[in-house]
Amino acid sequence: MKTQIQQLLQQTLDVLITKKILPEEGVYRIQVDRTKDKAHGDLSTNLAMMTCKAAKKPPRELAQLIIDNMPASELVIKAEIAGPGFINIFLNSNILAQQIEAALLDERLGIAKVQQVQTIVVDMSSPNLAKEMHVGHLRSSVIGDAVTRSLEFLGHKMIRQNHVGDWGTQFGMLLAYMEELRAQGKSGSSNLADLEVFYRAAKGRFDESEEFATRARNLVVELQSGNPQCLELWQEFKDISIAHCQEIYDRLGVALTTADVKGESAYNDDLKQVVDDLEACGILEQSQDAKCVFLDEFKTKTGEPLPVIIQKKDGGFLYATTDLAAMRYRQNVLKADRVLYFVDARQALHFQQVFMVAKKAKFVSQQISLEHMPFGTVMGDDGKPFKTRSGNVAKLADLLTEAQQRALALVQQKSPEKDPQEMRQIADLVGIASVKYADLSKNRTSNYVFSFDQMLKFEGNTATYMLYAYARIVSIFNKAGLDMAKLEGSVVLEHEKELELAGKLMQFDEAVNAVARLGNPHLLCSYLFELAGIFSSFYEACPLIKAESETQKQSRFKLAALTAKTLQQGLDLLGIKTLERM
RNA sequence: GCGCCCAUAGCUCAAUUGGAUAGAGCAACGCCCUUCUAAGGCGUAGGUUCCAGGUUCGAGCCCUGGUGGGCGUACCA
Repeated sequence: MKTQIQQLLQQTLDVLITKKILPEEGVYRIQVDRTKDKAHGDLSTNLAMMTCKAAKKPPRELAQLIIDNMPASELVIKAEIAGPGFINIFLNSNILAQQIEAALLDERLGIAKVQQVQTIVVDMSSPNLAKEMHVGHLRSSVIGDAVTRSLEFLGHKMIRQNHVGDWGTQFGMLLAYMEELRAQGKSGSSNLADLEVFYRAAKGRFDESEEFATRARNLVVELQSGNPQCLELWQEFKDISIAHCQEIYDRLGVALTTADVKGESAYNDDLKQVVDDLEACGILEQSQDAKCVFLDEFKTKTGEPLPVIIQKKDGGFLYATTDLAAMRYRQNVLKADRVLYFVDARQALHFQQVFMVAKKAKFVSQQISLEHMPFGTVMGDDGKPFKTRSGNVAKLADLLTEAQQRALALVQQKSPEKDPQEMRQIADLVGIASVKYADLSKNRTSNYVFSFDQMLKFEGNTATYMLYAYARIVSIFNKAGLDMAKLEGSVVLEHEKELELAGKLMQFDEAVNAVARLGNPHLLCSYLFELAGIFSSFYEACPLIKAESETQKQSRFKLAALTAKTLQQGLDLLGIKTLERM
């Protein structure tokens, strides 16, 4: 709808240019907004105010010219001038009804695929394999997943890359500790069951013993230079850790598989080459015994240089090196047009730097779009980064379990008549959905407070509310004995609430496109929440089963059907499953 | 020191990236279940958008200067 009106306005501009009312050389951006107030019509444009300077006419006068020269269209019932020069557009509700029908018949609910398919690489989740996944990995996984699903739905070719940390100093630590245990005659593998405990024990040894620390560092060198024994042990760690991660992804419903794992170690063979190539193009400098790139853009005001360290003085490589190698791989092998990095906002400077280095060194083309999609920190009630009561970093697995347990308690309280197995099923889904939705519904870039009480609320912009809205519609269909796929008659929009619901339904594609463009799933959450709210309000005001006539009944059920499908599709894009009953 | 981000109702968050009267949900108060799932709906109240200037038809959003907080800033990622 919006894009069609935009096209209409573009045609109008062309007419005005031909009539020399507007100068030809101007660049005109056509902005069409949803109105907040019904009295302002359905859509409004500020076109007259934006172009009045170029036209050298008062905005209201120009607005009248725009209206007069607008080609006739069945979409528009009337257009009127308001305020300082807004043009308010009132849409034809018959067209709206037709669009509802069309969307209902379409698997994609009327959302078009993009004309220009891009190959988009998504760097997401990327946990450190030496530890268990914790709350910090939630956002990257969940937000990355939702944005990827949305882009995929729009027809882009998506390649997920789980850039796991599997090559750093921590692994030397683990290897050294494992060796120590084996030397003491203790079997190593049984101690791997709880990776977190193992990691903490190893870290403890690392911190308390200089001798141990040295051994750990040496083992990293051994590992990286290909010592078979080290490699074997390392592989063992990795396999266990990846299996842990996969369990979490499966529980979360995040569409990542072991095939998407492309860890830091995968770029090992190219790291030396990265250094050599930077050297060859003359931007690598020796500074304090390390090899660095200095970028003019990142000099401090006082002129102090800010380095991007590529190789440490001991010869070791850093994550900047690995990221550069990964960028080349993503462009040259994966053929990426865009690369999206769902990584903590605290790494913003790092990404600015490596993106620039990559372009300066011509590792990647100027066209490729490298985008850091930063997200804020998950906070506790105290306003500090989220920790458990004991002060440890919260393990993601435990968090999910707690959410499911709390959800179970609520289900038992709310619908005690259900059998225990169904309760469990509902609770498991609601628990996971609540955690994910709480994360997705907040603005990506800001920090947010993690609160079970908040996310498991039935009221407000929560997963439960959304799931309930869907389940309720399904239930109405069951009660009425109607099939969503077999509705007769045509949609007629009469009641104010019917019009409102229909209008909202047709905004689904704007929401999905906004998520894809900006990488902000909360825009889709807000949309679905508003949709569910409007539906509830419609449901209250417009009887479905007890409609006045059969035609009205069919029409209203069609609206309900499209609402259910939209909720389901929307939640699916967010990576959240729906329930038929709750 | 320098850089980046943030500050919106008592609380948790929005505001279509410069649009019209700043919106939701909690919490508070008042209604609506013998009638389609009340995990719902309707309504009331709640604001100097941290402060001070500036840009323009129009600023929560952009610019300048403050205040308060978070983060980053040479060999972790």
